Amino acid sequence: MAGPSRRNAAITLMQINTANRNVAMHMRLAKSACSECPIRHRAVCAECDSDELAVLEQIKSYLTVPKGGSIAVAGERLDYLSSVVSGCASISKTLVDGRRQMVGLLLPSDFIGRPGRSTLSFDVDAVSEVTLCRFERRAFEGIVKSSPNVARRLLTMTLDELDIARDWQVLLGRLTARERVAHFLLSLVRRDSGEVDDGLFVGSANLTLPLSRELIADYLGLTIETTSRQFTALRRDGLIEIPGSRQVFVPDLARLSLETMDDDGGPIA
Amino acid sequence: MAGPSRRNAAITLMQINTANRNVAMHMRLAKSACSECPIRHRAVCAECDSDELAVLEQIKSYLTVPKGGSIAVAGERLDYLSSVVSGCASISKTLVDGRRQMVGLLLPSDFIGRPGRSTLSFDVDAVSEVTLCRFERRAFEGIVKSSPNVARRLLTMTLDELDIARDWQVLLGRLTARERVAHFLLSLVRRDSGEVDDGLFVGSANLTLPLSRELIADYLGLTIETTSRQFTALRRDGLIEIPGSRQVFVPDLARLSLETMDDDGGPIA
DNA sequence: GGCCCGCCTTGACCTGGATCAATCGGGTCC
DNA sequence: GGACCCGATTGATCCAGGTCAAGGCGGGCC
Repeated sequence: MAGPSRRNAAITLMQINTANRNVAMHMRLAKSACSECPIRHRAVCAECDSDELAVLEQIKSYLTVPKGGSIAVAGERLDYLSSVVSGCASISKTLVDGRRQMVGLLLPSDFIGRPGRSTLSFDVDAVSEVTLCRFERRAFEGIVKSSPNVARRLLTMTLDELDIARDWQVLLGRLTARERVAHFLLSLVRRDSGEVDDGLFVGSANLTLPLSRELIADYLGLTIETTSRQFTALRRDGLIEIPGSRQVFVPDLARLSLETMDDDGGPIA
Repeated sequence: MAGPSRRNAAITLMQINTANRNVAMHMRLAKSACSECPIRHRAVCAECDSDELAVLEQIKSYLTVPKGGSIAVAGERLDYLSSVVSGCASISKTLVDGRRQMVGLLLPSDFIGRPGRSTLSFDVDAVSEVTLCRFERRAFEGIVKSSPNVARRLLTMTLDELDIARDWQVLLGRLTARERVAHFLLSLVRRDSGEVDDGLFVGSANLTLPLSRELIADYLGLTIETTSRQFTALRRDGLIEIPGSRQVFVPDLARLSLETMDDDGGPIA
């Protein structure tokens, strides 16, 4: 690398400010029943019994954040903890000179916030329109105390996130640009396909990318240009097809997974 | 970067095998009372009342792993969870071609293992001689269920580790070699000094590095050579003195912290 | 239709850090 | 004391990915 990117600091900051202003545009939605909730069995409430669920139901509220809007700002007070019900959000840090690194990608059922602390150390932004199921922090902390099923689920989810963050560290520290892009595409495949049978990449897959090239670059610790060139290179080598800039077809997942040096789901097992 | 390092794959693997053999050299130590334990108020047991502590005391055992020894191997069964009582251990992943990335550095009071799962996805190795306070997994999982103070403490510690991992992602994804080394030194200062008053780097500090240049390189996602050159460059610029290869004196912490682009504890706040 | 505006792609060139290869100490063993 | 070893340093060179700078392309708007 020829020094991490410092370009577009002004543009970057402008985008962030725009995002902050969008906070005012949040819309309130009517509650819907937990029993109907699409993330009922994967979110922080997954292991709740009906009593516990009733308590959560009482304190929850919904919030929709528009695409590009800010969900939380590093260092600022955050009085709600929430689950992503739909949409996609990013966790990232922007350095003072504009360099940015994404450190988390939040999809439906992922949890935002840190019980026991009122600030986060990272920015959380809506990549697409995001609907949140929110809990006022104090109330939620009480529930964590009284409901072991919520506490246990939260611990499991946090441990999973820690594993993801550490795999991501390996990607950022040691993989080449091509390996990073291949790994990114396969991680999307894994998430799409129920994220259970990881390690088995067989057949083909059609992907809709949730991120722009710029955000993919932020995710992978690369520049937009390098990211774009790697997509082109993978296409030229017949590993992927790109019918649209947000569409990727992988004709042979096993062959693509070889590009990550992995023999069972990534060099990053 | 000119492509992540792929050198020394054979040597690396040999070292790992040597480490594995060391498992057989583990020594058993007599128990000592929890009330006398140096990590009593920082480890997973920190919030236990005397009843809970008594239960833990009953199932705990000590284990000393020699320097270079293996504490856990990625993917292999691990039937004990443990706290580091003394010494220093690393969490890392080695790719099939020998590239290695450290993703965690364990110091006294840090916890090893994942309740609810019998394997880890990373290797854990003793950087120096390490003494562990171990709990058989099944028994410990029972305690987590019955003792909310242990469960809560475990959640807090895991959330802290997640923040550390994400800051580390920013370092690996976006900082220059010089910034990485400066950041590494300052993170050691912070850990040494009670790790409370972070953000305030004033005065000078004398450091004993817990890691060799090779392991520092694994930590920072660099090669040994680049790491060594950055130490030399910081010395040449008067930011540090190097009385011995494991000794670093920082005459002006504030000045060194400017090298990380940070104005209150790192660009990585 | 034609213009504009955001993305995305592509090309030419540069450079930070990797690679390859000595060399330098300090420690240990005979 | 000398030979050896192993980690650390330093030098010379290379190259992956960053930087700078044009285009290309699809979608919305008049």
